[in-house]
Amino acid sequence: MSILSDHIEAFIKSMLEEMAQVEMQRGELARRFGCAPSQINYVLSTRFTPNLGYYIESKRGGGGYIRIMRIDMNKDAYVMELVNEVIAESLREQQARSLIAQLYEKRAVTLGEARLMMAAISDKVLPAPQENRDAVRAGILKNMLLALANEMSRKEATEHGTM
Amino acid sequence: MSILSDHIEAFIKSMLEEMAQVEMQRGELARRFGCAPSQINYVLSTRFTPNLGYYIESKRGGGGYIRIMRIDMNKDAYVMELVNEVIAESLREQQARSLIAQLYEKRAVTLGEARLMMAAISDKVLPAPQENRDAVRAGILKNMLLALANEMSRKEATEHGTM
DNA sequence: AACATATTGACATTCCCTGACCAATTGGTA
DNA sequence: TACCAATTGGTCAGGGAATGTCAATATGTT
Repeated sequence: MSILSDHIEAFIKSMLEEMAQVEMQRGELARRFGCAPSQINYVLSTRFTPNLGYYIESKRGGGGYIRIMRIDMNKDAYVMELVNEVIAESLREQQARSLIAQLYEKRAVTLGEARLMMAAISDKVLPAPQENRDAVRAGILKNMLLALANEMSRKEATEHGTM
Repeated sequence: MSILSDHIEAFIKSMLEEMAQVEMQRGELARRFGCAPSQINYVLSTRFTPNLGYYIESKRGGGGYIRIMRIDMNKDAYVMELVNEVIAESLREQQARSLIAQLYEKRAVTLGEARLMMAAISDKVLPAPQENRDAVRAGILKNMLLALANEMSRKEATEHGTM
């Protein structure tokens, strides 16, 4: 049930684990996955954005290429940049989830902490406008506790398990 | 007797007896039972609620899915009691804080996790009624990140330090 | 009858993927 | 130099595929 974009993303990230920088041709990658070249752009623009810690250069024409660079920062700096620069006044759930996943991949948070954060920002627990603060908070905390309990109940799973 | 919902419920629960986590597609399940897809949502929202010990995630679009997780009610009895009994529909900030503090003292959560929870439920980040969901979420996440950064920046402090 | 529960269907939202068209770079040729 | 053809990547609108929401309706219970 996994999706083409996930495969492409995983492929690129596996290369980025060995090198901090990967260079390739869009068409070549598209042929490897049997998809339209623009699909590559879609993956890059949704999963390898600057906000997520990647930097991309490219060149057209003969000998053209796409270069994907992983930006490594120390954890404190990364977190502070997220707080100060990346997270705007408004943040949609999917963006938030990607950010948290990145924090986890960079080992800036533990699995348990990432789960808590996911739980706290889920649309499920956020208020219809008229609800009062206390009700909202109860929902958030319940959701966080459940996320944590769920993690504990499968503690024997893979150490660096998926989220 | 209204059978359909009961059948769907039983079907899901039978799967959950073998795995602690089940992933499926809403439309597929609806076809299997010959009902409207939204019927699945009804069953999930009435019979697989957090209070009953279930945690649900989902994703839309191509490759979308619904993931239903069962929480081990025995192992996590304390957490479930909190969710079901202690935390009412409404919870004021001070009550929430002492609850989290207790979790930490019982070593049910790490210091980092407790900080995150405190951050998520703080009055500071909860909405004035008219703000929209995204803005609320941004505030929550920022606050959690700050709590985390603050914890990291004094990593050398006492192991079981004060909150 | 009145109330609670169940079910449907229309519509909204989100994510994925493609194809047509556009832009830039290179190399060749007059 | 001027121009053209070939070769790359970029962008965007649109359609398809999946879940979410909600009001209306049907069904069951007391």
